[in-house]
Amino acid sequence: MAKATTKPTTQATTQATTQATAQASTVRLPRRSPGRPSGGRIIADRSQLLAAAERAIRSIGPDATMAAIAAEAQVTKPILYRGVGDKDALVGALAELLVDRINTAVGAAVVEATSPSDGLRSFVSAYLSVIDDDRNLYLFVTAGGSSDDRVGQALHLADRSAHPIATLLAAQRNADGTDPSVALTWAYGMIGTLHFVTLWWLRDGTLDRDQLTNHLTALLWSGLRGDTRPQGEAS
Amino acid sequence: MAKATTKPTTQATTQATTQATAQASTVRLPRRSPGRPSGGRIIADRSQLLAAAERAIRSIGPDATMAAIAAEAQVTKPILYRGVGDKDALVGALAELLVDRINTAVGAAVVEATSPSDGLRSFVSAYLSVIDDDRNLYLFVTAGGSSDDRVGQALHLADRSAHPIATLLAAQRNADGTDPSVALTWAYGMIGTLHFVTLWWLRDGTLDRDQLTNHLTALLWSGLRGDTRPQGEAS
DNA sequence: CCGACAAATCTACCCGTGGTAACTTACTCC
DNA sequence: GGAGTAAGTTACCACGGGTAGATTTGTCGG
Repeated sequence: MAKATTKPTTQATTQATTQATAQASTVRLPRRSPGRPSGGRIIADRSQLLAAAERAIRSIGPDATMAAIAAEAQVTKPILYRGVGDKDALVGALAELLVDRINTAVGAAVVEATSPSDGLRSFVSAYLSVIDDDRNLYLFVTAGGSSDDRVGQALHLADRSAHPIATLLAAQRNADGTDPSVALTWAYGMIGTLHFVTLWWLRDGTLDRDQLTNHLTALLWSGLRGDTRPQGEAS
Repeated sequence: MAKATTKPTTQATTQATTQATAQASTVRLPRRSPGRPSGGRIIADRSQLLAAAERAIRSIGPDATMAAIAAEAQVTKPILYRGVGDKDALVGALAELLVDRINTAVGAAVVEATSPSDGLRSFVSAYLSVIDDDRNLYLFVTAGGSSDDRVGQALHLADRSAHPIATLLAAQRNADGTDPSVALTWAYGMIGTLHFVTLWWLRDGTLDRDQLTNHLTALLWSGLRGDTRPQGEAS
């Protein structure tokens, strides 16, 4: 099957699988018989399903199937599909969750920075830290799409973080008197940089995280303080 | 099915589908009967298969299936699988092809540049031009993987272009006396920038190509002439 | 108190896709 | 002429996303 899978790096927060024997298709639940359940509706709100999805992905890897996720949630597939939409919707929801997590970490790290460049370094460091802990989730979100809308899949995470970044960037450039129209493009560019470098690092991991942080910080730093237009014309 | 598909932008070089009625699974070939063919081996060398794959992808879209590609090549699936390996190998081969194409275009554009920054602009412009023409192929290569090795899939193109770029970059930084150890990281970063911005542009296409070229050139320009280490420490 | 309808769930299935085993035919060499 | 081999095609498998239909329980009117 997969290849990356577990490899317990730091493994924060949510502990691994409850138990659930997530054997994909051959679901082995308490085997409730079909039909309307005895005690009211089943207890599966969206948040629980998402948490279960995260648990499953964390333990199985980015190739976790919908069936496996349902099993981890102690629920059958139709319930899962009723709770979150299809797989794309699930990816979207998890992307949201991951972006929130990154934002939190990044925000916390940045406020206690002493200088702008130090702030950027904290940003990068916090970002890498979250990804390193949630690597399977990260891979699921960035490459887990089911088939069509290939473009949208790859951009799920990016879309959710590009606009805030672009806003910041535009504000800063407005203040500097430099052309702010590049903001959105540059935001996607920055995210692309982080994403690709991170992927490469997750796979080949030749640098340690400190080195990587330094390199990335240097690159983004010099990129961000871009001195307006290099050659001659504007947008 | 897909969503992006054709949209004939400029459509260079290879003309569209021969005809082939590429109906995916229900193959409708001249219906050669099974068994060893009458006149020697079948004529399907790797390069022809790759060309057929490109044709199929170009006309069907990035969701072209192996069966459809085989049909376009006037060949049955096992022949296709014998010629190229599995789908990952096909993606790899096409990635190589696309990288060559980009390199050619980029090289041609860059030599007639008058200044470094103009060279960079030519680089970006040529890159975008190739992608714009071969968008389906590009999407197939960057997101067409079959399932496992999600990381490798996304990096297929990147791996094939990062090292050359890194070499150039390291040489230049050595000449400048700036730290060359960042080269590989920065190379992946640049590619990530190009990739993500391109994806975003292919999907949302709000800027015209000239604007996008300007923005990207400005970003890469300021990023590349990075003044070594911004804060204090080295790698 | 009973029967019909509605609600909620699970099972079993469908479909498409990557990949291959098994069957079929033609050639070749003794 | 027949056994063995080379070359291809068909039919199939496995598996993952997604859903229709069977199945049971609760509810409400008569």
